[in-house]
This record gives sequence, structure tokens and C-alpha cells, in this order.
Amino acid sequence: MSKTAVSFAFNSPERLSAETAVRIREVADTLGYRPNPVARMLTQRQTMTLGVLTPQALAVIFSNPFFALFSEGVAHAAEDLGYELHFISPLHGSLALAMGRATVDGVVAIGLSADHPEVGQIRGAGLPMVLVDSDDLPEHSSVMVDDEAGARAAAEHVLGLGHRDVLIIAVEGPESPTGQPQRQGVTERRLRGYQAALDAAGISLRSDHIVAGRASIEGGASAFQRAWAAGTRPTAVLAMSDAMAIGAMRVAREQGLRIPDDMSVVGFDDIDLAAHVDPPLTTVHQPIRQKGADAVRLLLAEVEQREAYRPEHLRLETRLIVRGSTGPAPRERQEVTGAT
Amino acid sequence: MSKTAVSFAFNSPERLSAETAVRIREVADTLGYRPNPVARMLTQRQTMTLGVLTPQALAVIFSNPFFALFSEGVAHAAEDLGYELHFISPLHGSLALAMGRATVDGVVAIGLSADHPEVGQIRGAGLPMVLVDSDDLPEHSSVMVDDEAGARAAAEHVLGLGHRDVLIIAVEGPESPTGQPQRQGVTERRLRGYQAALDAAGISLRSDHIVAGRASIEGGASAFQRAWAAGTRPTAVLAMSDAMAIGAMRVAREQGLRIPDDMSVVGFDDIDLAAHVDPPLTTVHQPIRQKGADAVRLLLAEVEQREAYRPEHLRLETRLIVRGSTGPAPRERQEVTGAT
DNA sequence: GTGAAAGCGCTAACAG
DNA sequence: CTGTTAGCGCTTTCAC
Repeated sequence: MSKTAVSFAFNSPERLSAETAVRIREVADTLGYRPNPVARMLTQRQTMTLGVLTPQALAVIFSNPFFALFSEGVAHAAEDLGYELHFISPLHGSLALAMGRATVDGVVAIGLSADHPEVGQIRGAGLPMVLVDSDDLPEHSSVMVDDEAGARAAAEHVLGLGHRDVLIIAVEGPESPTGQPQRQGVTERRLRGYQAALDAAGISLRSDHIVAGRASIEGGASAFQRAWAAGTRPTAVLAMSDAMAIGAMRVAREQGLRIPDDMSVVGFDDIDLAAHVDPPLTTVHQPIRQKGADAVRLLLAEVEQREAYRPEHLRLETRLIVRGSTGPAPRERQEVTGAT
Repeated sequence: MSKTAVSFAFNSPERLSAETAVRIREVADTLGYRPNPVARMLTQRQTMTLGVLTPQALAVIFSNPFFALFSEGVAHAAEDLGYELHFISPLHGSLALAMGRATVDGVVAIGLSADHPEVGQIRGAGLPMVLVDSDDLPEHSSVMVDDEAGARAAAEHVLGLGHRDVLIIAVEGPESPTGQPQRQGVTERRLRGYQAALDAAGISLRSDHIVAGRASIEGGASAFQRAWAAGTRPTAVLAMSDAMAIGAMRVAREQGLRIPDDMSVVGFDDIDLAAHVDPPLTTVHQPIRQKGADAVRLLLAEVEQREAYRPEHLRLETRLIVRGSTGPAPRERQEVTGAT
């Protein structure tokens, strides 16, 4: 009984007499032996593991509904295809360091702009990668969503309801860490969408009617709070994430506003919670789970057929979901606002 | 410039002239070279990765608030200590298979009873492991919560409010997969707690006043629905998870019941959502995040000081949080119930 | 059907 | 300070 025999017993039992194979496995069981998976990875030159690269600490992933939904899609696809998943988040503050440790066959990067140093590093190393919610890099597959159209639809909706005084709650830029994997690119695209609708309606957006915060309930609450304290009295709020919209609603309510009677609110993402808050949130739906699943599918295309591989660039649809948080612009409030 | 030099440049730059080290790293960068982490793991005989063994598909982890909270704790501790995290969930339906692939230095097993075959496999292989919400195995550290005391407190609370007709919504046994990582052991312990309080009050629990379902909102809804359809009209519901309690509340409301006026509901876990439903859920708080963090801490004690290691068995406290979903037993309803 | 030997890419004694 | 060498534990041709 040699090493070869043992190896065969585990990997290609058919090349051994059935009897020997069984015997070997029994002995292995008794001894508590298991083939060392690291050594195995080394000789096979593949890890059967996919990496999910995120600029966030792992702990926030689990508390961020957007990320949780995305991971659900990724996990589902990876498991189906027999791959393990490895979440790569900053190690001792450094994503590059974590990336150096990561034993993966390819990487899904979410919320990292294409000029992020780690993205360059991975490209240089020739590791397969797909970019999600980033920019289009010709050599890499990517998945994004039509943020601009979604934002425009949201703005057109409130405009159609007669609102003329709109507050935009944006996600903070990359300077300060955001609570959600959406960065410059996404924020910019959504802003462009809002702006386009306002322009078309001949409404100019005052710069103090754009506030920013982290993409969380708290972030939305404090951003709205800040605007309110500064005397801003919009009849409608366009938030770049549902979490922020929910935070804004909470503060608004604390200020005595009724939603949607006194003020309308629109979110973005359509996380599960959106339908269950009171009032149910009008929002822009994006297929978050599917983004994750598609990203994995694209990544595996690259990982498994290195040769004839052609990058694909997916752009998924968004759509406005009208629920209870939006309504006609209030007459009196409009006047009050006019006086502000 | 030899392999050694390169290795040093990455691992112990101080053993090289500063100049050479820099030069090597530059060349490496240009070439897109990075030390192969798998080979590195092999020679170092450690992976710097911890495994989280779960009987659930990864995709459900992200949609299960209990699990998300637990993972948050695990992730936080692991990141602090410089370890990567690897979630080990059934591969092609087999946990053993996934375990075979897993390149980890140790494992946190959650919701797996001690007699689970994979637990035996890991023990046999001599891999460090800590058990969470399982049974106590003398050779392995473990973390659990005082489920029995928590359940008893919940039951005593409703009893103290005058309730005499109580419905228990339990988590399904291991036969059918549960939506939450709590199995036989946990279910049994909680049941024991409820029972003890009822016994002490001289109330006998009819067997049709225990229903079970998956530990999710839907599971709770359908379990309550089933009981209701069978004519059960309790004045109080004790659910073994907040998600189930919330599901039961939804169905109760659909049946025209007002909570807590017509019926009281108590949950278990105290997930974030519990405080934000309407009415806010009275529940048994357990330190879920901390369970995760403690498990990692214990695991690392074993991983890093193999020798003088002594297993520890932690039992964390639970405590009743009274919120708006419980109130005095309704007089009339009690009579109605009596007639059922 | 089974054993011998080479090598996956790296680290770490050990010389030089 | 730098190069040589021997493994880490496995897989995999290639003979037997």
C-alpha cells in the first residue's frame, strides 16, 4: 500500500480493486487521516474557491442588507457550481494584504472603482476577476445596473406628483468609508439620473439640497437631520439607498411630519425591509441577488475556459416600485417651503 | 537574485539590504508576481483561516438574522486576530465533502449536535474545534446560552400576566431542515424551560398546544396558522425564535386579533428587528454576537497553544426583554377559549 | 492493479 | 547578505 494507492482510493477509486479501496478508506478513517487539502490544491493548481473582494470589514457585510442580498446570490451560484466562497476583506486595514493570503481561483470585486490599487494588483497578477458596480474595464467582465435610468424614474415619479422642492440624500464619496458597497461611480450615475429628470422639468437643484452620508439607516437619519437643521423643508426626498430613506423617514416623523402627506420619500435598492416599513417605501428596485449570481457565472466562464474567453458586460434593469411613501405634493407645505 | 532573496523580500525584508528588497518588490510588481499563497500555506503548515461549519446552505446564512448576527461576532473577532474566515456549508449536499476541501486551522461548529457525523470526523482528524449551541463534549470548548432559564422567564412572564392558555411554537427537529442553526438540543432546552414554568403554575400543557415549524417568519406564520385552523385559541404564544413570533403575529392580525390586547406573543433571540416591529416584540435576549466572538477566542486558544490547552465551556446569560407584544390576559377571550 | 519518482511553489536551515 | 538544498503532502505519469 503506497501513497499512490491511498491517493487513488480517495480520488479515483475505480483504478483500484474495490476491496483495496474500501480497506484503505477504512484504515484512513481509523487513523483520522484526511488528504491535506492544501497539498492537494498545490498539485492541482486550483483551489475550487472563489473570492469576494469587498472594501468593507466582514462584520459589516452581515449587517448590511444590500450586501447580504448580494452575497446570497453569489453563494447560491457558487454552491451550485461546486465552488467554495472566500470573503476577502481588509486584513489589518489592508485589502492588498488580505488579497495576498487569498487562495482563490478568481475574484468578484464589488464596489471597487476600476482605479482602485487592488484592482490593478489583481489584473497584474492575471487572476480572473469580474467587477460589480464599478466601471467597465475592457478585459474584465462586469455586472452593473442601470442606475441612471432608475434614479431618473424615481425623480420623474415625485415630479409627476407635483413636487418641486426635492432633497437628494447621496452616498458619501470614497474619502469617507461608506456603509454600503457603492462608491463614486454608482453615486454619480444616480445623481445624473435625478438631475436629468429635474432638468427636463426645468427645476434647478440648489446645491444645499444635496446631502450625503453613509449608506445606512443612521447615515440617512443624520443626513436628513442636517438638512432639516439647516432649514431645508423639501416636499420630497430622493435617497440613494433604502436604508438611508428609512433613516430619513424616522427623523421626519420625529419632526412631526406625516409621510406621505407632508413629505414623500423614495429609496433605492428595494431591500426586503422596504416593503415592510410603515409606510411601505416607494423605491427603485434592482436585482441584487441576480447581480451576485451573474457575477459568479461570468467569473467561472473565465476561470474554467481560460482560452476562448471573452469578457461580457452586463447591465441589469432597474424599475420603480411605487408604494406608500410617496403621494401628491402638499399644497400648504409648498407655500411654506416657498417662504423658506 | 535567488528564490531565497525573493522569499525574504516578502517575508523578512530586514534580512536583505534595503535596496535589494525594494528592487525585488519592484520587479515583482512589474511582472505581476505574487507568492503563491497555497504553497506558502503548505510549508508553513498553517492557513491562517478559521472555518465556520454550518448545516445550512451559505445562501440562507445571509437571509437569517440569527446567523447574520452570529457571523458578525465571528468575523469581528477573526479579523481582529488576523485570521481569514471560511464558511463551510454542505457541498453537493455533503458537509463531509466540503469539510474535506476546507483549508482551515480550526473550526467553529454551530447548531450541530455532538453526535453529528461531521463532528466525529473532525474530532478524529484532530482539528481544533469549538461547538456552539450544541452539547458539551469534554475535549472541546463550547459556547452556549442558558436556553432553559430564558424560556422559563418568558413563560413566567405571561403566566404572571394571567395567561393560562399558552401555545408554544417550537423549532422543527433535525429531521426536517430548520431555517435556523438551532437543533434538537436548543429546542429541547427551551421546551424544558417553558414546561418548568407551566408545571410550577400547575398548568398542564396539552400536546396539541405545541406546534413546530422552520425558524423563519414564514415558518412561524404557518405553524400558528395550523394551530388556529385546528381551533386552538391561546391567549399567549411562546415562540422559540423572534422570526417565528413575528410570523405568528402577522397571521394573528390577519385573523382580526389585536396584539397584545387579544393575544400576547413572546419571541426568543432578540434580533434587531424585534424592537422595530409593531408592536415591539417582547423576547428573550441572548448575546448572539458575543457567542460568535467567544467561540473564535476559544478556538484560537486551542489553535495557537496546542500544548497547555484546556477546553472551556461557556454558558452565556439570557434575559427577558419586555416590550409591547405582551399584556394582561383578556377576560372575555379567556372565557371564549374555555368554551373551545 | 500497484509502486517509484518527479515536481507543484514556497520556506528555512545551512553554508558560503 | 546571498545562494544551495531539502522538504511540506499530495498527484500523476510511467514502468512493473
